[in-house]
Amino acid sequence: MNGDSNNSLLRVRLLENLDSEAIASLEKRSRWRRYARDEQILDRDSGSRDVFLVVEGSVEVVNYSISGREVAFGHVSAGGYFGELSAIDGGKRSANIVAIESSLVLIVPPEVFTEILTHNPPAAMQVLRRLAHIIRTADDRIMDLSTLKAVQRVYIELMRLSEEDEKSGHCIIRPLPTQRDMARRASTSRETVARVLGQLARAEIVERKGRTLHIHDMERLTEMTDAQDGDEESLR
Amino acid sequence: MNGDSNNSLLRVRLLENLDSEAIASLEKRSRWRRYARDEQILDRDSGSRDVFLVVEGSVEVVNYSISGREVAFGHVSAGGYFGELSAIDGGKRSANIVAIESSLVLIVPPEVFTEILTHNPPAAMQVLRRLAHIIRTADDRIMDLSTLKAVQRVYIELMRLSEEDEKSGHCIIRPLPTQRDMARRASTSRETVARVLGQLARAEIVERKGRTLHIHDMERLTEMTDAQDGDEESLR
DNA sequence: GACATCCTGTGATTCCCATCACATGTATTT
DNA sequence: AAATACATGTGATGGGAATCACAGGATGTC
Repeated sequence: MNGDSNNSLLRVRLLENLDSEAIASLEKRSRWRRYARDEQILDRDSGSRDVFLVVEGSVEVVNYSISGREVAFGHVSAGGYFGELSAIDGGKRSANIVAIESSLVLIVPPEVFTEILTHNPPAAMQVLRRLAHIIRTADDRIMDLSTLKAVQRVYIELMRLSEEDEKSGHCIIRPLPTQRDMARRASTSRETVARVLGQLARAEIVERKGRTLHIHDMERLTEMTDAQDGDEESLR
Repeated sequence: MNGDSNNSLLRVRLLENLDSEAIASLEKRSRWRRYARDEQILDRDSGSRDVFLVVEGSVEVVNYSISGREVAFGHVSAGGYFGELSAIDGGKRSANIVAIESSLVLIVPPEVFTEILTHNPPAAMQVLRRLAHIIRTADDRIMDLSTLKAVQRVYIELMRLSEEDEKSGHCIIRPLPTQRDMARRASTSRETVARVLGQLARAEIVERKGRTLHIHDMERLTEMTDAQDGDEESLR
């Protein structure tokens, strides 16, 4: 497992500034583990403080309310890592982590992680930048939740998911997540997502073809997102 | 301004692990500035990257939606700092900062800040802990916004503001912020805050005496916060 | 290829709470 | 002390969207 995994560890962003010697030492003091699809990796409020480097696969960050409602916080794919918060401040885990496909992770003990941070300023800066990015995203989301209607949050989610298609040059979402997943991110109900999608399709702003959604009129979508409440967008 | 300010710089958490020599050098490369009450210190989306150390006074972090609605993100008082995000990742400012009282700040250029981080692992760890804390708070807030009703968010805000009174040993909020301020934090309307406060007072859970609010039945408040929707709390 | 499971579209209904609208109160200012 | 500017309490109203309820589609699995 060693030679090869060491190689793939190079691709983990946390370690991009470490020499292979440091990486080898890190690996020796950590342990490998594979998680199956849908397997829970971390429980909210649990006390462990390890940092998880995702070498293969990808995981989802989710939380549940007392009433059972799910809220999606993001996902981490190969090359990323999670679990830093507890390693940094010693607090409990702030979210649940679930593997969304079979995933291989390197579990790094907190002491090893903080040692890396204190001995490698570039690595520390890397983590700082990552946390800064998380904060910016979270703040934006708080703004959206505080000032936008559910429908507009779905628009935003669509824009967030969209990307340029290489060949056609048009905006698409592929693969289109399930409505349930989008609802989790936009903090609304699955039904609302369905209705929005239907409405946008009828207005020919988007078009669904199998598991990909084509966004024909991105501009219109943007307008509708920052439209004031009173704005009577004739969608019919 | 020097001898004394240097002294008060010691109280800024970012610098708690620096020797006085390093602090003196930092101060030399930074500049002091005083802001009046209600003066805007930073504009969202502006391009500066300085870090602001609050030595005296306190500031508020706030954002506005396109529709003009205000959302409060927190405040920073003497000993704290703000503006790190842009210094760390080079991005634009993520929020507006307003002095809520006359405040004295040391404005540290981004290069000086990052130099501190890279040369002083403890300082870097300090910032990491701070960012981790911000993320936890933000995530909690996203959960609240996604899963709770406006009324419950006001309860939470009250609990967040409350503290033990030294003498009586009871929970109080002093000084009680204006309803408008609480609404900004709970992301609801001022009227809703007023109604909640009235309702809680009638149920004798809280009592208002001038600018302090006494919370008589904190336990009840907690219950009501995680009560499922269907829960018919007889409040009359 | 049949069954179970999950996803999707759409109505009907209910209810939360933002908004509008005033009537007082309380501070600050001059 | 008058005046102006905010802060607070409460009713009435309307709209948004969560929830409930099904009827197909899709997919996967044995």
